[in-house]
Formats: sequence, C-alpha cells, structure tokens
Amino acid sequence: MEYDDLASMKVSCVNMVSRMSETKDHPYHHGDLRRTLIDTALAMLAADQNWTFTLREVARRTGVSHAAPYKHFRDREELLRELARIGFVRLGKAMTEAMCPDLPSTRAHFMAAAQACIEFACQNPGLYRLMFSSDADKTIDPQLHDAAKSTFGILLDLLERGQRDGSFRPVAVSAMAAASWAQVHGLAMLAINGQLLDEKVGPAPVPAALDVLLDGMCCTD
Amino acid sequence: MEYDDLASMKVSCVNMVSRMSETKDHPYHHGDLRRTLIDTALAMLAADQNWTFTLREVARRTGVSHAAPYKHFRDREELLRELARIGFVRLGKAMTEAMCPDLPSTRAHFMAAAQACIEFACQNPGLYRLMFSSDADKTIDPQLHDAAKSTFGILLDLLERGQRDGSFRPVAVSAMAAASWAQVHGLAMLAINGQLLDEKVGPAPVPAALDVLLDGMCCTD
DNA sequence: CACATAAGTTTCTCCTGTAAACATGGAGGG
DNA sequence: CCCTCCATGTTTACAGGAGAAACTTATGTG
Repeated sequence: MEYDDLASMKVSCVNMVSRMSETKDHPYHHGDLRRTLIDTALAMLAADQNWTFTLREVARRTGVSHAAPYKHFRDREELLRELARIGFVRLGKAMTEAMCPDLPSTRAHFMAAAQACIEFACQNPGLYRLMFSSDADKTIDPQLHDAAKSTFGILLDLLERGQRDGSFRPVAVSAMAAASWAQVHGLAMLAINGQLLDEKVGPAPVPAALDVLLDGMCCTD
Repeated sequence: MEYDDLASMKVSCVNMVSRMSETKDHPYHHGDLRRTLIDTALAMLAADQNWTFTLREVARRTGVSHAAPYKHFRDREELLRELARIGFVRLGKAMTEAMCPDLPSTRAHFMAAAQACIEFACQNPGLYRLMFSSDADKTIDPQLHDAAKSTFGILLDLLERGQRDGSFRPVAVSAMAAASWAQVHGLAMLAINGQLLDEKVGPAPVPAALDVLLDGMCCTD
C-alpha cells in the first residue's frame, strides 16, 4: 500500500518494531491498526461502489473487535473524514500528473486535468461520493479542509496561468473558477450516476461538454 | 399543504370520509397517513438541513407506531424515492415559473431557470441532496425516473428552442445539455455546501459562473 | 523489575430497519 | 341489522450498528 502523506508514514515507521512479533496468529497488539483500518476501508469502498459504510464491518474484515477502531478514531465520521482527505490527495495527484508539460496549450492542460478528475471519480465512485458528501464535513477537520482547498488550488493556478499567458479571457478568476469547478464536479457526479450514458447525450459527452465551457473561457474564438 | 400531483390528491379525497370521525384523540385509522408521513418527512427535511433520515422518527412525529409506515411504503427507501419525486416535480415547477415570458432573450430565460434551480437547492438543501443521492435510486422507480427526466427536459427544450431562434450556437444539443446540467447541478451542490462563499470566489459567483458558460454557448460574441 | 500506559477485548445500552402476529373498525353481503 | 372481511393500525421480536465503560495485555521506561 502506498502512503499519501508524511504523517501516516511516520506512524507506520514508529510501529515497525512492534510488528516484528507477528509470528503468532493473533498478536494482541496489531502493530499498525490505524493504517490497516484505513486501507481496509478504502479497499471496501473500491469494491462496492454504493456501500453503506459500517465501522463494525471494517473491524471485522480487519480481524479485530468492533471496539478497536475507537482507539484510533473518535467516531465513525473521523475515519470517513480521513478517507476523504486521502481521496483529495490522490485526486490532486491524478490531476497534476495529467497535466503533462508537453501538452500544446493551456486549454489542453485544462482539458486533461478535468478529464483526469472525472476519470478518478468513475474509477473510485464510492470514494468520490464520500469526498463530497455531508459525512465528510469539511468545517470540522482542518486537515480535510486544507486537502480539499489544495486540490481546488490546482485549478485556480491553472486558470491564473492561462489568464497571464493570454489563453483565457480577462474575466474575474473567481467566476471562471466557480464555473470550472462546478462543471467538472457536476460532470463527475452525472457520470458516476450513469446519467450521461443512456439519455440523449452523445457518445463522448464529457469532452464535448468541457469544450462548451472552454469556448466561453478561451480567447481563441 | 399543497398537492403535487393527481394521484395523491385522489387518495386524499377518498379518505376524506374516514377523517370525519377525528373528534377522538386517537382515531385508530388515521385517515390519510401516507400523505401525512410524506408531509412530516418533508417538513423535517426542511428543518434540519443535514438530517439523518429515520423512519421511526417520522412515525414518532406523525404520532403513529413505528411499524405503521410499512403499510404504505415497502421500506424506508420507497418513502425516500417518493420524497425525491416530489422534489423533482417542485423543482420543475420552480424552473418553469422562473422562465417568465416577458424576459428579453433566450439567454435570459436560461439564466432565470438556472438561478431558480440553485435557489431551490439552497432553500431545500436536504431535499435537493436527497434527490441526487444514491438513496433515491432512479433505476428502481419508474415514476421517479420520469419525474427527473421531465425536469431535465425543461432544460433540453430551452436549449433546442434557443438553437432554433439562433440564440445558441449550432453545437450538438447533447453537449450543451450535459454542460448545462452539470454546471447548474454543480453550482447548486457547491452553494449548498457553502463552498461558494468563503473562498476566493466573488460576491455573486452564481450568475458570474453561469455567464462564463453562456458565453460559450451563445452566438452573440 | 515494577508499573503506567497504549491498544486491544468484552459487555452493555440505545437506536434503527424490518418481519410477524395481533387488534380494530368501517364497508359490504346475507 | 348483524356478521364477517380487509385495510390499516399496534405490539412484540430480532438482527444489526454506534458508541461508552470496564476489563486485559503487552511494552517501554524509571
């Protein structure tokens, strides 16, 4: 399992020692239960796209008692918020990687990042839904809030850059940011819910819809 | 309480007679429990914006036993779907009413309908969230599916009309429809979650963002 | 080595959804 | 006019989940 930030990596390393005694079947101390719970939950989230989250189920699959998670998370929602935070980190990574430097234009960069976000949502529907659900209350957890803001910042930077190099119109960045974020997130949600396939939308609705938006933002009419 | 469709009105009228004997405190037969349960649930949804839906709580506030709702709904989700359906009907009504005929342009009509949708979401955040949550599975209930499609159709009609009268560019309607729906829904969700107020978005982000999209759809550059 | 403490477990209470069995009262047939 | 059926209630029961409290076990430190 990969690690998405330094904090969890540190936790893991600290507990490396106690993991040495895992020769017995059921070591009383798990070693890195916090991390394992998160990984298990992420795996279950990936398996069932619309899964009703249950702390006890996570504990069961992890092989610990149902009360064990409470030693690492205040309540069920704290785990959910941590999962959402990891989701935002991963989404940000996916979007950043999509913006390959040898793409011809800022518009192409935008398109790539947007499509990366929507692909991420389609490949991790459960996680994506969680990230934007009210279960992951961003007003409570500053770390989650920061992660979300940081991912949103990728888009902001791109817009500002595009405006400086003359690709985007000199509209208020805030307006373009709201429009872009809403468009991408809206398309992602529609794609997840399968509402872009069966109805009267064309074969490649995502890039087509993004082009409509980009036509309103770009200078190259 | 208003009625949103003919079916429920008929049910109410049929049960009008049995309601006559409501002089006693607890008439065994409620008279119109189905309708009352729905109204109570809608009221609770309006009161607490992020409320964890509970059938027993609805029954409690309605003043009946916790098992009574099962005489009218197969399970909890059937009630949720009915609530969502009513939500779509109301949303459609709000959007239709917003498109006042004396507005100058098709663009103005679009703007009015979009803002009506977002206002509806802000005034009924709980209901709106339910309408687009996985709890209201549109693949199960054809009535819910139809209601959602009908509301979506308002947008489609507007786009087609605008294309015929030369207001909108001759792009594929499907692309514009996907973009519009995503934009409006995305803005609504962001507005509900309060992510359009505190960050780096301007004072009137909704019309500004919609203008960005409309600039990409309209012919009047 | 003793022991404080972190990290497990068991047990308990309260809540939910849902099924099954029971009760009631209004409507329609004899 | 009464009797009986059925829709619509109620009570009771059960399986699960969240979370608190009390108990247990390793582990690292004075």
